[in-house]
Amino acid sequence: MDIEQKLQQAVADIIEKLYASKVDAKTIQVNVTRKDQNGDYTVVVFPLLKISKKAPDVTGQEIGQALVDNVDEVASFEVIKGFLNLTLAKAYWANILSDAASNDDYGFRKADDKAPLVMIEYSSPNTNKPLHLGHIRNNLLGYSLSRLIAVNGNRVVKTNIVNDRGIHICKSMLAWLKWGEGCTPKSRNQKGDHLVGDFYVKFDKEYKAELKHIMETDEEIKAIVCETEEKTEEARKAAAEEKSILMKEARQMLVKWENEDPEIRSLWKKMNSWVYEGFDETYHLLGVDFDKIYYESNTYKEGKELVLKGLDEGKFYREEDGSVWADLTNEGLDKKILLRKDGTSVYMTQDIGTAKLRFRDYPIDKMIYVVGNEQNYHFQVLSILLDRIGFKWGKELVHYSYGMVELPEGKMKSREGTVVDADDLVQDMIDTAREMSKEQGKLEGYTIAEAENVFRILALGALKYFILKVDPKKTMTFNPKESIDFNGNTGPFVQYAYARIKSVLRKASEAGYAVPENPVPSVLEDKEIQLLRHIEQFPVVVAEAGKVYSPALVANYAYDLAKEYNQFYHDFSILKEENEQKRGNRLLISQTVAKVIKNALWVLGIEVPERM
RNA sequence: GGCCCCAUAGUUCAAGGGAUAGAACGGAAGUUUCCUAAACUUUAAAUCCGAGUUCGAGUCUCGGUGGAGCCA
Repeated sequence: MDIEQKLQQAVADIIEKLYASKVDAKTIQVNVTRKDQNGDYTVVVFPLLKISKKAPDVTGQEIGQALVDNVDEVASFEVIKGFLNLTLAKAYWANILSDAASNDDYGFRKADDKAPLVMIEYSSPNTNKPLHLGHIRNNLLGYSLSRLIAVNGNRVVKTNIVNDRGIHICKSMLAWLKWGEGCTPKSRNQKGDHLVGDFYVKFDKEYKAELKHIMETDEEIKAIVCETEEKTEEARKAAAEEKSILMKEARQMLVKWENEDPEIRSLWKKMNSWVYEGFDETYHLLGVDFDKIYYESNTYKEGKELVLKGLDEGKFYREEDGSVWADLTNEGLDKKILLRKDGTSVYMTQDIGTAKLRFRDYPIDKMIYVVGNEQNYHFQVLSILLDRIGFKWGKELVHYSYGMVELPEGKMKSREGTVVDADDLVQDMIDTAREMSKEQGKLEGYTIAEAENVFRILALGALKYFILKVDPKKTMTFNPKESIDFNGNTGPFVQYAYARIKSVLRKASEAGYAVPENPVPSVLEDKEIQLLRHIEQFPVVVAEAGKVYSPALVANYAYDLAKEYNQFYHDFSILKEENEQKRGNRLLISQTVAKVIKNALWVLGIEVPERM
């Protein structure tokens, strides 16, 4: 039982004794005391006035006195404006410190074999383009979430679904065949995902040129006239699309692919393997990984089967043109297409198939999809469909929805051609870190490899922290320059605080000062207890963050702690302290703060440098 | 047209229905016998509008306004 619950129970008991009225301990409001007030925990007395039938001050006094008398941990109290502020005994804080200091996994709850199994899907790339800034938010959130859920006592399977089939892949293949001249990532000295992405763009460019040409030369199309100019343009474009040879060839290729034409399949495999090599490099750079990867080329047929089975059972219906639909109007939603008139599957169908395979492969208790909020509707529908097909977990699936990432210069949307490439962005960040460090003249005496590793840690720490500190559901603005600043609410600031503590501990060790195993309670000072209050909150924050799936909570916590420590260190000079007991306490607190920072950043997937 | 999300200092972000709405960057003023000045101190500055629920609303409800997204 933690102290909060203990206080709740104690207050409930006191109320029963004083006012002869039973209250549920859980309804007693116990908060961490505001920073600007004296005390550690605060009982809100307003809700209790109906029971005590006395003024707030009087009620607070009575309960406060009883707490001091009956609860060992409560040393003193103070009632201010209806808030009962409790100050805990130094011995209590000394215990907290001892516990935290002796436990390397402080704040984490380990999972055993029987713990719930949670599957997290994230990343979900298309094989026709490289990862971009939006994927970065996705990957970082997914990876951090997996750790957050793991340290809350769950088993986790990280999974990735690769969209490796469909017309878009055929476009890349076609372009490569037509204009690639047999080039490879090696021959072009280019990452495979970028190469394939370039050919996708090439197709689009040629296609647009073709449409323009058709619209300018085709007499039939020129004859189309609608009531407004806009509509005319639209109709002509649609007609031109029908006449496009390029698009026709791409469609033919897709049919060949579905019919498992050996030549097309082998080209598809070759180009996809280039892409995967490129992705792996990016994932490695970002420091994310997966336990199991699914490919839509393997799952779409399963989905089709399930849909057709549902059709037989009357759960779906067929339109006159042969397409298959789900009617969701009684759920307050629309009708949703599941199979096109040519029998090909849509995303929804594939997701149904993927879900089936996953639950066949793992005894999953919970499924979390990390996917952008533009797909909110999709997952609403998926949940209902899975439920309707008869998967009981369908209703409980979690769509971990996050907002778009924008840049200070403006929106990043692929159709405007301002996509920020993930690899380029990370490389820029590393370059910036290197330049800044050189300017500051730091890292002297490091080998090049050691220094480069620090630059990488800093650059990724900056990127990860900046993105993860924001509430996922909100649209956010990523500012690369700000993110890598050593001042402010940034990753490097927190990393730097850690490195400084390490530096202090090294100096202490050089001076022959040992870090004690346990603190001396009697010489704990107010400022130190303030830090211990932060340390005490870490397990609470991690648990709460796990409950609401919020790496942001952990990120902001880490920053607060680092900042608090900086202030602490400025008020006290640890190494110059003459009193051995006080110095011991401070060294132990410093060491523990470093550990808590490290653990918090670990949850976020951020590394810490021992020196920087 | 229907559905969903968002709205807090100049800017980027915080705030489990609780006290005087916190930080950071930027602005203004300062601090160097002590740690890595990549630090610290002080200061000015905000809840989109209007109702409602509540002892108490940035937070919950309803109605506007503005922005983003999805479905046709």
